Amino acid sequence: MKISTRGRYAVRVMLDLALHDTGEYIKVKDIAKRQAISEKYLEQIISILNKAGYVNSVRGAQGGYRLADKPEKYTVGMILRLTEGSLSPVSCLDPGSEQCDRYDFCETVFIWQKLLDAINNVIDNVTIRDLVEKHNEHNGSDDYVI
Amino acid sequence: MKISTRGRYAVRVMLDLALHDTGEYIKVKDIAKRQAISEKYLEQIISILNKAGYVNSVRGAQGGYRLADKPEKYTVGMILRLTEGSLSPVSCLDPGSEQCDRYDFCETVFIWQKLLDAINNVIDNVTIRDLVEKHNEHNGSDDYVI
DNA sequence: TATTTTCCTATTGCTATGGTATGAATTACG
DNA sequence: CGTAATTCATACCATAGCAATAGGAAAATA
Repeated sequence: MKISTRGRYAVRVMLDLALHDTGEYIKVKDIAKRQAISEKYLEQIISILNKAGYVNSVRGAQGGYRLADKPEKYTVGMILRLTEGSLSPVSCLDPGSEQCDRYDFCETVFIWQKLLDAINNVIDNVTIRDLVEKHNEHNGSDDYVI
Repeated sequence: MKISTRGRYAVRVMLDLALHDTGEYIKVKDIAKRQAISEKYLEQIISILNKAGYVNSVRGAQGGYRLADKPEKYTVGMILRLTEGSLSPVSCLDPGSEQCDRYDFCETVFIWQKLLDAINNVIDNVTIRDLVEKHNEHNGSDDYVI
């Protein structure tokens, strides 16, 4: 029941981009350094965000990435579902999955459904903006260093 | 974020034992047939339940397993934690894990904490007895066949 | 043209999952 | 007492996903 680094890193990338939004494009190299994540691995992750249109990119020198929309538009749920796939605890609740043979008399599926609802309820109600604010509570809003 | 078959099968085993509790010991072979699970794999799973004292066993001919206590004593959470390990979505929230370097200024850990709380809240509030009742709603309470 | 950066794809080592397989120990029953 | 039935213990194995690493092509800037 672990969320993979892919999903967690993706959230951190989005937050990093939000925190450093000066209008200019931000390099993977800088994000990687700040977040202490392998540069090459981050490339792959941000590429997923890019293809989904969550970030915009510019190639070449002075290129980089920035958020495509405002931080409040992105929920943690969106980002995790994009990078991790469905967050349902059993595959029979995955969207587009075929029903299992036992579905009709399965006594346990309601547990997994409640679990999924509870999970979604948490992650769909936290936005990148919330994370930015959380960050600013702990630090002065301007002196972001790390 | 999937729960493995190990955990799900364990829940089903406990439910199966509850549904067929006649005071006699129930063979793995019978459970496996009813639940359509590999006999040998089921042996391994029930052995975990046995070592934890959730079921009692008798070896030899006419031996088998039965619940050690009443169905309402066993929550789905207990069973999943036993068979799956911690259900926390990130390892830094696992009991006994050492704090990660970023813990102090981690803006995301509160999400994972809320997620864990939500998950626990679901699985700790469903008992095997609830599953039995769920079953009896759908079927007559006596005519359990499958 | 040289440098910087994104973009693309292949490869790799590791671990967990979901089993199978084999056989030993124990018990009931005829 | 012997045999069949059953749990118990352990070893093995195939597959898939994770978490990178690696190498280079394409594009933009200066």
